[in-house]
Amino acid sequence: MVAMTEPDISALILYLKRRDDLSTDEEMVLRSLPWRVKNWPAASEIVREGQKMQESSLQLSGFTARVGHVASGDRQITGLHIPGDFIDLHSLLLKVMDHSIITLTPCSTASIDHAVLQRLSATHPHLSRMLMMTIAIDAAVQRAWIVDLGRHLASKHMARIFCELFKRLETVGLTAGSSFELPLTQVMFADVLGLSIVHTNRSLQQLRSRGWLEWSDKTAYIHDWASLAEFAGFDPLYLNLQRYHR
Amino acid sequence: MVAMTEPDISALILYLKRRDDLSTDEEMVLRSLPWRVKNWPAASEIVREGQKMQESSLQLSGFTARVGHVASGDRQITGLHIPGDFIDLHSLLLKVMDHSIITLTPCSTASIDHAVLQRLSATHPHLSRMLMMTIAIDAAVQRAWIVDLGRHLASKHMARIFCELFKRLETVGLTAGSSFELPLTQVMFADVLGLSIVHTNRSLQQLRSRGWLEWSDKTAYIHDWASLAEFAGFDPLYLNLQRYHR
DNA sequence: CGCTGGGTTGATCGGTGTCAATTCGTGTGG
DNA sequence: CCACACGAATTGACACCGATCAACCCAGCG
Repeated sequence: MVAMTEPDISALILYLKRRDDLSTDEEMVLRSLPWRVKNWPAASEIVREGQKMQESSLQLSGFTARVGHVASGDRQITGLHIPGDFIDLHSLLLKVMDHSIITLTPCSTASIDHAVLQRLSATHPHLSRMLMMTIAIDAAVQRAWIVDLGRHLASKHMARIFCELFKRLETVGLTAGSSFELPLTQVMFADVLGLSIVHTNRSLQQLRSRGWLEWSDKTAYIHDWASLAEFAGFDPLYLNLQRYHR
Repeated sequence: MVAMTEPDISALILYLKRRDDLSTDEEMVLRSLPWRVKNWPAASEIVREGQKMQESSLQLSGFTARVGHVASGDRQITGLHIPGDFIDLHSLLLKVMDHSIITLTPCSTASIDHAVLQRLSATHPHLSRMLMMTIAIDAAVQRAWIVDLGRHLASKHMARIFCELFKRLETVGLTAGSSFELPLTQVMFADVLGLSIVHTNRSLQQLRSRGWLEWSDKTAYIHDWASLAEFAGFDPLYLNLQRYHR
C-alpha cells in the first residue's frame, strides 16, 4: 500500500457542507482521491485559453482569476476564486479552455484527472452532482456580476463585490470576525470591476469615507455590514448558502 | 400503451450533435422522454426568482431572457435564450432559482421532471454529461458578456452580440443565409447591453451606417460578416462549436 | 381618427476614462 | 548605510462616452 499525504481539501468540504448533506463516506472519498498538489507563484498562468484539459484543479490557497483579454490590451477579470473553488471543473465538460486562469497571489492547487471524476459519477452520483453544483453556482455569481456591470454605479458595484467576497470567504472559514485577507492590488480590483485604476481608487474612497470598510495592508475590514449591504443591494440568494439535498 | 405525440426537440438535437457524438439510441431516449409542452405569450414569467424547482424546461420556440432587477427599477438581461437551450437546467442542481426567466416573444417550452433527469444520469451517463455541458456553455457565454460589459464600447459590444446570436441560431438551424428572425424591441436589446434605449439606438445606427447589418421588420441581416466580426473582435471559441467526445 | 408602442433625433448632464504628477514603502546594488 | 528604482496608492485637470430629458414620427389598431 502506498502511503501518500493527502492534501488539505477542507475548504472544499466546508463549501459543500454548507450547501448540501455531505456524508462521512463521501467526505472520505473526496479526501482520498489521487490529488496532485501544485504550488504557483503570483502572476502565473494555471491554465491557458485554448488548452485542452485532462484534469481539473481545486484551489487550496490564494486568489486566482479568470481573465478575458481585449484587443486594446486591457483585460477583464470574469471570475475571482478562493480556496475551496474548483477553478476549471467545467473543462471536464468542455475539454478546451475558452479563457485563462491566473494566480493573483501565490497559490496552491490540487489537481485530479478527468478520468477519476468520470468514474466518480458512476460510483458516487450524489457527490458528482455536488461538484456539478459548483459549476452552477459559479454561473450564478457571473450573473450577479453582469447585473453589476450593466446597471450599477461603480461604488455600488464595488460594495457588492466586497459583500460577496466576505460571504464566500466566510463559508470556507477564511474570515476573522468582520475582516479578511485581501492581498490584491487596486489594479487587479479595477480589472474585476471593469473600471480604470483611478476611478477604482475613488470609488474605494467613497466606501471608506462613509466608514463602511477599510482595506489596507492586504486586509479588508467591514466596519458596517448593514449599511454596506443595504447600499449594495446585496442579497446572498445567488450564493446558494442554504442547505438542501441536491 | 399510451400514445403520446412527442414534441419537436430537434433544436436540442442539433445543438448537441454540433458539439458531441450523439448516438441514435441517445437521440431516441431524448425524444421519448415524458416532456410536457407549454405555450407562453410574450412577456410572461416562465420561472420566478426564489421559486423552488422540480422540473426544467427546454426551449422549443421564441426568445427568452434571464433578468436581474435593481433597486432603481431598471433591469439587466443576463442571458438570452433561443430554441434548443435548456433554460433552467441548473435548477436541477441548485433547486431554488436566483433569477427570473421571462419570454420576450411568444414561446413554447417542453418541461421534464428533475427525477427523470436524475435517473438519466445513471442509465445514460454520456447523455447526462452532455446536458451538464450546456450549463457550462451558458457560463462561457456569460463570461463573454462580462468582458463586453466591462471593457468594450457600446457599438463593439452590440456587434459581438449580433455575431454571437447569429452563430448560436445557425447551430440550431434558425438562420436563412445571412439573416435571422430577431423579433425583439430595442428596449429589450438595451437591457441586454446595459445601455439606455437612446444609446442603443445610436450604436445600432453606427453598425447600420457602416453597411455591416440591418435590423428591421423583426429580421436581422448581416451584410458584411467579415467586417462585423473583425470590428467586434469575435472569436467563437467560447461557444464550443467543435465536436468532441465529452 | 385619436391612442399607443416602437423607433429616432437633439440638447445637455454626469459618471468614468485618460493623462500627468506626487507620495510612500520596499527592495537592491553601490 | 545610502541612493535609487520600482510598484502601489493617491490626487488634479480635462476629455468623452453614454444617460437623461424632451420632442417628434410612424404604423397598427380600436
